[in-house]
Amino acid sequence: MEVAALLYQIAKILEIQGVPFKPRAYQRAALNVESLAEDIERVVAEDRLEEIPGVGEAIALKIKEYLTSGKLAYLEKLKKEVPEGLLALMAVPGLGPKKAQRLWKELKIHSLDELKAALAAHKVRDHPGFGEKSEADLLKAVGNVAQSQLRHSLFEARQHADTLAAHLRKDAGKSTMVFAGSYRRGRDTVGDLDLLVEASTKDAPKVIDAFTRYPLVDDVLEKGTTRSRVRLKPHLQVDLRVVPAESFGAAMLYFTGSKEHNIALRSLALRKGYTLNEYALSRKKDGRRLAGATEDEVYGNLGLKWIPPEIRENRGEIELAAKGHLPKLLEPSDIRGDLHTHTNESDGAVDLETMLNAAAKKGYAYYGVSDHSAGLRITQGLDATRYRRQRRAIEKLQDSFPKLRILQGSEMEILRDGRLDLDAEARRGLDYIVGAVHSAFGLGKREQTARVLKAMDSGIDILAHPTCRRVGKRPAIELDLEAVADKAKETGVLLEIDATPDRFDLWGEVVQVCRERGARFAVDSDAHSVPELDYVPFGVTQARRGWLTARHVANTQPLKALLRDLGHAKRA
DNA sequence: GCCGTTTTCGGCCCGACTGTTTTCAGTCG
Ligand SMILES: Nc1nc2c(ncn2[C@H]2C[C@H](O)[C@@H](COP(=O)(O)OP(=O)(O)OP(=O)(O)O)O2)c(=O)[nH]1
Ligand SMILES: [Mg+2]
Ligand SMILES: [Mg+2]
Ligand SMILES: [Zn+2]
Repeated sequence: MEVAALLYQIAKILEIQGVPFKPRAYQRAALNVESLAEDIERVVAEDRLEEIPGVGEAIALKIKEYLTSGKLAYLEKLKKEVPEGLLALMAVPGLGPKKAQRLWKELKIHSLDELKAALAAHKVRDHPGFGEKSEADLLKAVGNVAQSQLRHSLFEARQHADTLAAHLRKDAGKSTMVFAGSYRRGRDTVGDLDLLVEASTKDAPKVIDAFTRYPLVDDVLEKGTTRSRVRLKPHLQVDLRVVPAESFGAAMLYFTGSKEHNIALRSLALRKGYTLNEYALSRKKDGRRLAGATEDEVYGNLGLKWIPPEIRENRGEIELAAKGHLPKLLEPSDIRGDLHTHTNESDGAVDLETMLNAAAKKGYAYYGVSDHSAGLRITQGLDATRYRRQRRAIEKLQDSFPKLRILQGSEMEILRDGRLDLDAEARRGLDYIVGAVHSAFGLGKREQTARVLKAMDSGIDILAHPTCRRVGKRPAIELDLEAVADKAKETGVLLEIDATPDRFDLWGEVVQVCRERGARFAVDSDAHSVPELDYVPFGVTQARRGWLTARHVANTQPLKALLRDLGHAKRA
């Protein structure tokens, strides 16, 4: 287990046990260990553990114990105090640490099945502190535990967001609304939708009524005067918050999060003699309002530059914003071309010319077509002969696109043993090569990593969708990403941020790790049709979550500079 | 358990909603 995971586990157990303050201390240490650029072993060796924010004497000792012995007595002890069955109970929405523990101790309910049985026998209803409504709510919740924990793809969430917003505009006549939460922060998946609507206190009930009237609402979990929570038909939870205009900025901050970012901001406010909530930043001594209408104003009064939502995770962004040293994050307009696209030569929907017309409209300076190689049979991948034929077609088409340089690539199979699909001569005939794993996903970590590293040493230019995960469908392959990032730095192979929403591969968190190890990146659509070319900005969002600037991303460069990053096969 | 634009000890984010409660604890955001 990683050290960070170990610390998170301690935090969680202490939280369940109701221990005050320590959970936050472990949480903070875990977050900072997790976002450490260097190897923790090295930090230990150089006795610099306590330089990590949130790590003091006690946690440093525990990290050392774990790294030297592979075990941590403290965690072993804690784990014994919190059995698995209790954690299962707490996964039921509505059951927190207190109630779960009471069911466990007082009613001897030790599993979800036992909870179902106890509910059926009305034992819970008749227990002090519980009642009719608790029984009914738990009965509903206990059947949906797995679904309520599912995270949703960005696409699914976005469709619901759009139709819900349209409904509210019509039914409540409101126009200022923002989907906040993890959605606004650009996470690759979202646990729920968090919708913020601006309305006067007088109008708030109208908005909330319209919200709960939304036809897709399956269950109203909560309905008050400023807030409501519902569950939609395909088990997506939506949280609504309504605030007046003068608080909209403070509320955006609150509702966008992350929770850790919020807590850090509020702590900073306290240290400066202020207090921050979702209504305003105010002076502590006399309650005088300082800011609240806009985010910028709240950050400003805290002595901070405005922080982009994508990096609001309390991973050092607040300290940088205080010094005015935030990175200038990648923007969609920085992208000068797409390097991973398909046509109907392999598994794309339309021909190259159609794709090129769309790319030209985007104002791209270059466009890479990277149809699959023959090894991926189900896509009718190309062999050397067909790539040569495609090249001649490109040469003809190029005249019709004077401002758009067409590059011929190949999404080339990385075979099980790490060799590439086409021979060296065929590879030299291409402008660039996108290496990709589409087979033997089940290899163990050592073998899988060796396979990918070997390919990276064999003249590929971009490593496509490095982890091969499909959100909600297929887990990531077992890959030592740190080793891959180190290899990327050594060879100049670019790591891809594949912007297709069920891939997002790499995604923000791992982009961050790879960037810190010195890798560079390419943000590509992996489009198989014209509309999919529009995916690129989603990839940019993942890049921003990894703190990338334009200089980390090869396809922000003008053509000439880009070409120096491609063509490893020709130089080999 | 950590830490310092007031502190090396005293504080640690802050609020909405609900059920069961006779005054607020628990859960969630
Ligand atoms: N100050 C404060 N804000 C919180 C707390 N919990 C949640 N929030 C804020 C920040 C969150 O981003 C926002 C929405 O809460 P969610 O539970 O929906 O989390 P979020 O959207 O970040 O992640 P998700 O993908 O939904 O799991 O509410 C808290 O304990 N304190
Ligand atoms: Mg959320
Ligand atoms: Mg939420
Ligand atoms: Zn592809």
